[in-house]
Amino acid sequence: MDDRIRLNNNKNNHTKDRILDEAEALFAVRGYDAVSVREITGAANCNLAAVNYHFGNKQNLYLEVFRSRWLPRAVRIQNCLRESLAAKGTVTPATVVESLAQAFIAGPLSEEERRRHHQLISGEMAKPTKAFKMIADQALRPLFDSLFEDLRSVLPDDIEEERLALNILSVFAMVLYFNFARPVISSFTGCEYDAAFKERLVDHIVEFSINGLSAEFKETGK
Amino acid sequence: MDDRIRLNNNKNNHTKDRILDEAEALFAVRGYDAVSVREITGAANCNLAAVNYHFGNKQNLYLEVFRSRWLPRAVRIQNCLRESLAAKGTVTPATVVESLAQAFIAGPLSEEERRRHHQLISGEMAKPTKAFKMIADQALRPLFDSLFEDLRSVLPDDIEEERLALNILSVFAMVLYFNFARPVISSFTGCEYDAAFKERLVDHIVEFSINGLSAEFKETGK
DNA sequence: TTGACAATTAAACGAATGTTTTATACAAAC
DNA sequence: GTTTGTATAAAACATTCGTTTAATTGTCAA
Repeated sequence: MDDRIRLNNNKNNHTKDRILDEAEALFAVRGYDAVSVREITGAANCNLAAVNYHFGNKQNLYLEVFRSRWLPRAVRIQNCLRESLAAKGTVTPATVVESLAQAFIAGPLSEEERRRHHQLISGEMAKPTKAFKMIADQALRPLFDSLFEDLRSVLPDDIEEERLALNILSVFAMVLYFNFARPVISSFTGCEYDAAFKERLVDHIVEFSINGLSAEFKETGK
Repeated sequence: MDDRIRLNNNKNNHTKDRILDEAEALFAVRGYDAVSVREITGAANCNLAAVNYHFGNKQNLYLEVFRSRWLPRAVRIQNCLRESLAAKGTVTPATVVESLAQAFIAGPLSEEERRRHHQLISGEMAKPTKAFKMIADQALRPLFDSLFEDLRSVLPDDIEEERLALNILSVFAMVLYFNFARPVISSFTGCEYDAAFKERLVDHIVEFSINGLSAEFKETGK
C-alpha cells in the first residue's frame, strides 16, 4: 500500500500515464470503437471511473493519446530526419528521400512504437476524427512544407508546385504503406520485418523514388 | 402493399440486397464497429431481425459484403486493366503501370464505388479480419502474380524476385494512397478530386513509377 | 382448402456500453 | 486537529448493443 502510493506520486507510474499507454496500444491495434473503457482501465490496472476523472470522457482520452503520445513521437522522427539530412551535408533529392525513409522506417522509434505510430495515423488518414486537424496542423503540414522547400531548392526553378507536391506525397505513400500494410507486404514478398528487410526497404524506396522502375534497367543494361 | 410485394419478388429490390448495399456504404465510411445493425436495417428500410435472418449475424453480413459486392468490383477493375493492356499492344513497364493506375483511379467504377472500394480494402489491410484471406486469395494475389509475370517478361532476366515484388508494391502504394487518403491529398495539393485531377494523378503515377524524381530533371535539363 | 415454406414484424432478451454518483483514502495547508 | 483538494474505489446509472423469440403475412404446391 505504502509502496504503491509512493510510486504513484514520484514515478511516471501515475494512473493517468498508464491509461494513456494502454489506451494507445489498444486504439492502435483495434481502433477507437472496438476498444471499451473497461478494457483500457483493466489493462492499466485502475478503476473504471479513472478515465472519466482524468480525461472527461473516452473521446477526450483518444484525443489526448495523439496530443501527448503521438505528437512527441512525430517530433522525434522529424528531428531524426533533420539531423540525418544535416549530417549528409549536401541537399539532393536522393539525400532528402533517404533521410526521410530512414527516419520513418528505421528511425528513432522502437519497432512497437513504429507500429503504433503508423497504425494510428493510418486510421486518421482513412477516417479523420477530431484528432486529424491537430496532427495535420502540428506535424504533417510542417513536415510537408519543409520537404517542399528542401526539394524545391534542388529541383528546377520552374517546377510546378502541384507536381512537386505529388512527388512528395508519392514518397509518403510508400513510407506509410510499407509500415501500415505489413501483413500484405510480408505475404507478397515472403519477408519478415527484421532489421535487414527494413534496410532493403529503405534502399528500395530511395532507388524507386529517384529512378523509378528504370533503375531496374540500368543494372544489367538490357 | 401490392406494389411492394411485386417489387420484392421481381426486382433486385430484395431486402437482402438493400441490406448489403447500405451495410457496405456504412461499413466503408465508419468501419465495422462504429456501425450498428439498427443503423443498417434503418437505412435499408427493413426490420431489425432481417440481418440475423438473412445473414445469421453481423459479422457474416460484413463478410458477405466483401464476397458479393467487393470481389465483383475487383474483377471489374482487373478486367479493365487487362483490356487496357491488351489494347495497348506491347507490354512495357510504362504500359503496365499506366493501365494499372488508370484502372484503379479512373477505371470502371463510379466515384462513389471507388471510394467505398478503397476504404474497405484499406481497413482490411491495416487491420485484417476474416474477410482479408478471401480478398487476398481471390483478388490481391492473382492480380499481383499476373503483374509479376507481366513485368518479369519485360525486365532483365536476372532481376531478383524480391526487388520486383517491392516495385509492384510501390506502385500499389501510390494507387491505394491516392485513393484512401483523399483528405490529405486534397489538403496538401489544394486540388479537388475531379476528372482533370484524376487524369493528372494517373500521369504522375506513371511518370514517377518509371522515372522517379529524375523525371523532374529531364524536363528542364538542369 | 389445406399445409409447408419463406419473409417480415414487433417485442423482448441478456449483455455490454459510456458515464455518473457516492463514498473513501490520503497528503498538504491552515 | 480540522479543512481542503486530489485520487481512487465500488456501485449504479441509463442506453445501446447483437441476438432471439414468437406471431403474422403472403406464396405456392398438394
